[in-house]
Amino acid sequence: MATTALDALDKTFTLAVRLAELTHTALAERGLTTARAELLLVLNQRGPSVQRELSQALRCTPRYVTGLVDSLEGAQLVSRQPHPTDRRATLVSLTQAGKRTAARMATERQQAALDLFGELPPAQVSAYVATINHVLDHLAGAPDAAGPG
Amino acid sequence: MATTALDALDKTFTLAVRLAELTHTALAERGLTTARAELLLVLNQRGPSVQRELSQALRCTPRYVTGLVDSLEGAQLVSRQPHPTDRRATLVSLTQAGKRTAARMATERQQAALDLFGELPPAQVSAYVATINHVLDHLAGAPDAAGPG
DNA sequence: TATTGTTATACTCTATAACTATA
DNA sequence: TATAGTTATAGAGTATAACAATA
Repeated sequence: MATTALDALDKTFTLAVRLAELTHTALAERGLTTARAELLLVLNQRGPSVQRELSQALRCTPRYVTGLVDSLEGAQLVSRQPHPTDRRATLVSLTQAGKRTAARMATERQQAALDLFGELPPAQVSAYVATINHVLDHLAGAPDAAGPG
Repeated sequence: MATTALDALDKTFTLAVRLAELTHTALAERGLTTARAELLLVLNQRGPSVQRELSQALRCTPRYVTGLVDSLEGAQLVSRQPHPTDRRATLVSLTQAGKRTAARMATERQQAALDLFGELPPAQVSAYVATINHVLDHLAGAPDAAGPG
């Protein structure tokens, strides 16, 4: 039914905006932005990385990674070391504080997931994920299908 | 089950990012940004409006509305008229081209909704919307519940 | 000659503050 | 004195281009 499909798209946008606002403020409280937090998470997953790798993982320019690492280094969440074999490259790794921050973000994300979805019957959550997967498949297949919201 | 809740949150973020990217590029192709498109949609819903009203509707500063209206006026999608009774105020309304653009955006949004959700059984779409409503209710109740993603 | 990171520069989005005209 | 809009300015996020050191 047409009305329901439009409802679904509208609600999806509403939730997206709401989640973006909340993550933005939650991160801002500890001096982080989305890009900086993502860099921490990437380092947490991959371990020490060269800046070029980070720019590929975050899909941003190498120049921008320089700025992100500068600010995170200033906050003592990451540190730069010379690359052991390639003297052009810089190795970036989490400090102890950076590891704690990344771990805490992971914990809070888990807690938020439980707060938001934990009360629902597992079948409903599975159906929700299945619906999103369907939408994502559609978007992957026809990458220009989404109109403005 | 814990894993499923986290999956649901992750998928929600993935979809949000994907939809944001797509709307951004779709709007950029016709020289629009999210804020400019929203202004057109607000004018389409409310009819001619004073800039102060627009700044409240878009939750941005009056100064920023000036810039948005400047650019949309430059694109001949909106026009400014003197307010009939309050000579301090400016009335902003859609031009014919602006009306066409707003109408086309509405049509495309409807089409996108059908593309993305139209194939699914109505019951699944309803359950999806119900799930989002549950999450939105939770976010409204405990506005700091979402952790970083 | 190609690659890593950086300095220099610029553009977009958005905000605050000070100001003008009007109420 | 308060309100509507604008000029001036600023800051965050992100990009491109040119350049140095190294491969």
